[in-house]
Amino acid sequence: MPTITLPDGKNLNFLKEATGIEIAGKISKSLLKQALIMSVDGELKDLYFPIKKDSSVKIFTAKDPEGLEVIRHDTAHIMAMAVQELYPGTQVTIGPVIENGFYYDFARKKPFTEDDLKKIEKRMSEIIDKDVKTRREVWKRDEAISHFKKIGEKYKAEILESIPKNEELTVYHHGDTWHDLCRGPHLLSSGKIGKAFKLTKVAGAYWRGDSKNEMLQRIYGTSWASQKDLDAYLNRIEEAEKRDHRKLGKEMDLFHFREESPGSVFWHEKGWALFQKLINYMKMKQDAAGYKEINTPEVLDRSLWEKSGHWEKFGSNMYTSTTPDEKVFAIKPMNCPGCVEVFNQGLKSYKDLPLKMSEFGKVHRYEPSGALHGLLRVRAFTQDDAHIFCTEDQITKECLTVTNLILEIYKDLGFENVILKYSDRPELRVGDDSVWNKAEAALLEAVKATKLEYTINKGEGAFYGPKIEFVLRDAIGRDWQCGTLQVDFNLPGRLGASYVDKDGTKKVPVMLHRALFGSLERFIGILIENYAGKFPFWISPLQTVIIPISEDFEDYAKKVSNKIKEVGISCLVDLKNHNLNYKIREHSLAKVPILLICGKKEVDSNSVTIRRLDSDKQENMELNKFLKTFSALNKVSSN
RNA sequence: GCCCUUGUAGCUCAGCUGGUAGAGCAAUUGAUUUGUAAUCAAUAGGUCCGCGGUUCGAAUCCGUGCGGGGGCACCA
Repeated sequence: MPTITLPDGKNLNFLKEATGIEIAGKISKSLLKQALIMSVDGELKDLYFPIKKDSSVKIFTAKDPEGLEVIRHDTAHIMAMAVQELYPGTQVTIGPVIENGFYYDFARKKPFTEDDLKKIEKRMSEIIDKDVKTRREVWKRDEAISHFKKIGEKYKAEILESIPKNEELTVYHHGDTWHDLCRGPHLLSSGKIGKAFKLTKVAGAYWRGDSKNEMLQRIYGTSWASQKDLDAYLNRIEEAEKRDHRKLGKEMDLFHFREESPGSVFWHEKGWALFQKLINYMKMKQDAAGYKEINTPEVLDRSLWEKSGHWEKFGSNMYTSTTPDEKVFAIKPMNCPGCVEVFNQGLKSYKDLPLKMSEFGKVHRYEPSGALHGLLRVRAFTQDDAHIFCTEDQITKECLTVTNLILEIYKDLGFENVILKYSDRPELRVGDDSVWNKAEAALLEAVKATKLEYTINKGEGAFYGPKIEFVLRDAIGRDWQCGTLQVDFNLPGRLGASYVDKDGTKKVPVMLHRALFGSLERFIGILIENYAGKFPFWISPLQTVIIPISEDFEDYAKKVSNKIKEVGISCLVDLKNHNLNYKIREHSLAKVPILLICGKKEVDSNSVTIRRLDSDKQENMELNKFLKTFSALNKVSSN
């Protein structure tokens, strides 16, 4: 006689046992129709699961995240079923739900093509129309293994062998012809999935995510509660594509890439202007925060990299060069060793600490070709790097100071949402465990002191120390990893850095590595996507364009332009033989924030007529007032 | 690096089953002198990514290399 407690506190009584179907039916007809899955005392179960004891039960529909997740999971199963029907001999492996959809990895000699996706979609649709029933079975381990081996599913058998012995093994049947080893739960029948799904892409993926293993064929799909949701999702993707920095970079004439140097940026005038603005801004912030800017060589002798440990731990990513006299140099992949060499010049006292040295260093890393991605992943980039030499006691405070600076600059650039990722010791590392213990504890303390949301990433630290990464969330909710702060107890010692302490003895300083934008290249890519190319006035690479109404007003336009440039605002006079409408369209598409129209009216009143990007309002302003207003706006973070 | 996919004018793209290339925009020139998102006309512009092969003949088919895109792995 189980009593079922519903979320609203109501109780339902059943004679023998209750299923979700019966419970939903007692609540309402419409719920029975919409019910997809239920939770019994917090645990998700199939709707036909018999409840024998008193429990609290919640029924989920497609409106709940739980319901949507099951829809996606079932879509993945039906896809696998369709694939195995269409392509006999294909083995199934795993098929999880992911953000916005699902994938399923298959083992098949002949890879799937985009055309196959349409055929698979069609077959899925047919299976959904047939509304085949789902059935759950509990299997014995040995039977399951030998069964899957027998039917040629060697990956499933391998998965089975890795499942802990005490775990119950379940197999789900969809109709009479197809089944899969699966934890479940699942929908009652394939018809419950609906038709709001789409297979989106094919890709290779390594078995168990390990590049030493064979490559499987992965099919990605997305699945939603309604066609409307699916359309909205596809629309969101399209909107994100419009912001693609590679596309906008080309359209806005900011930079380009070419075959001769994959992964290295050719900056055009406007892109470089943007780059310089960010650097100047950062210099201003760092000067105020007590950093000393230095610069070190890009090419350094192999012996230094051997001493620093980079040669051994990072060598496969380094560009090297052999000179005509057979000396081996490496192009720096990091700025730190050079910075330590600067620290080592002259005797340092404890009074000099913490010593903050910044460097806008250009580094080169030979990234795998498949990793390259526009400005976001390049082989040559400029770091807004700095190294802070300090004592162990100063670590936590310095980490906090760095964090505050980071949050300030992110805010100035329009990013308010920041989360932290803390990473501890990796397998491949230098230094004793006792040293790592100290470094990790100090950094974690700083993380906690920020009071920001953070995640812990086991084993993902740098080879020389633990690190924090700063992740910012952009205008359309995507996360980007930018800044980093790393504690290093190793490098200063390796490169012989020391300071004289109060008691007159020499001690090895601790070194903090930090970069706030991370890579200027990458950060600009993120800025472009965040603003969809429509930068705030102060960082816009071309801030104003003057459009004279006709040739008669060229002189006035040039005069205005000179005055604008004098106050440090970039300005272009468009003297081309095109009409006003044409020029407004062209410069609006180029995302110039301010267009200034000059004709008879403006000459007579010594003024300009302003047209702001994305507004068709006309705003007349006396020239001197314009200069005053906009040079104020041109100051950092005034927008 | 691995799997799939892709590479035609400055840009966006067309070119069916092989017969040495086309459009729009941009550019140049001329006309027009324009008051808030494309004025008209003419002209010029291409080793069809590179290298091999098949063929009487290759942008098109095959092989290979390089680059781009989507994933996987990598991201110290």
